[in-house]
Amino acid sequence: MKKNQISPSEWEIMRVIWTNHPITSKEINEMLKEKTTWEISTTKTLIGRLVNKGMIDYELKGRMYVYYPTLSEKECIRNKITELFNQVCSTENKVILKMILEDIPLSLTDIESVEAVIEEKKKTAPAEVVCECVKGQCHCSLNRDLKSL
Amino acid sequence: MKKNQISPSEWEIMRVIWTNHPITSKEINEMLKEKTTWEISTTKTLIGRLVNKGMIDYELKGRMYVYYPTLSEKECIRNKITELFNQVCSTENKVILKMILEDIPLSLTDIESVEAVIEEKKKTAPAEVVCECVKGQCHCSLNRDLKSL
DNA sequence: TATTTGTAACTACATTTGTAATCATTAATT
DNA sequence: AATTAATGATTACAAATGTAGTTACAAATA
Repeated sequence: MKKNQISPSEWEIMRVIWTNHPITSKEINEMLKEKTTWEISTTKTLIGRLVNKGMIDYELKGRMYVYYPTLSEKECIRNKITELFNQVCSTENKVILKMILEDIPLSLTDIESVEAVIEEKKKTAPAEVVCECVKGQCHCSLNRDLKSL
Repeated sequence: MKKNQISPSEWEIMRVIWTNHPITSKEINEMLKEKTTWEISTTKTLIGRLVNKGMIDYELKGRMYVYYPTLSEKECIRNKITELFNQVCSTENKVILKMILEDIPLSLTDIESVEAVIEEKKKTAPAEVVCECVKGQCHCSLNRDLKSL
């Protein structure tokens, strides 16, 4: 049933590791003091689970471990994005995207750099995005089914 | 510890309900046959949990219940989006957005409608998006901390 | 009326997650 | 060398999730 997912609490640890590796468990716990009330043992449990999941690794430095990530933050974010879009009919991609654009703050420079990517994407854009949903999980799958009769 | 979240399995049910409400548990299970191997009792458990969480409601139709959603798919997707972006430093918003643009299929028409939204967003875009991360969870929080010395 | 059947409610149980205490080992200190 | 301190490993336990069986009840039917 497992698919190497990072839980929300684990994600907090990951962020600290991505930003500060190599780093010890104590230091991780220290940094998170501002955001959580975790005991050091909690932090260690989370670290242990991340090691088990292969998300981080460690090496001995002096008498203690320093941890570092095995996957970049970008890769992990990419997984989250995929996951999100997999949960919605792909004909709705644009809806999600617009929602993001509405909700998420972006600076003018950000927007301009995004525009460049869009301009590029236009070049290879298909005329239509096809829905691949199972029948009954989106309206176009229902319509598709009707049409095929 | 609960915050009215929809689990992945529950989400499958939600999609069917959003698309086909009002709908009975049996019909839901039927539609999901194509995607899962769930027994009807599994479907019912999931439905029960969604009722408990207030995500769906039901009414008696004849001798059985028909279910309908209490929150729209859009609202729920919006929550997922918020959740995603909350897990990353807001100065990285553009990175995520670009990644989405790279990974997610969009038709030419989609892109054009997205462009319109972007154009609109430009008008009110701030010069800079500020990071609000806790120290140690992103690089700009580290820098910010140094500068404040 | 007794029986079968369809449906919701309740119960069950393994796994994952959140949270933490305790144990064991090794290094530092007295 | 004995004691103390630091750190990782092990164990613990409640809540959430995935998955499903059993029970209770109402409706249809024999």
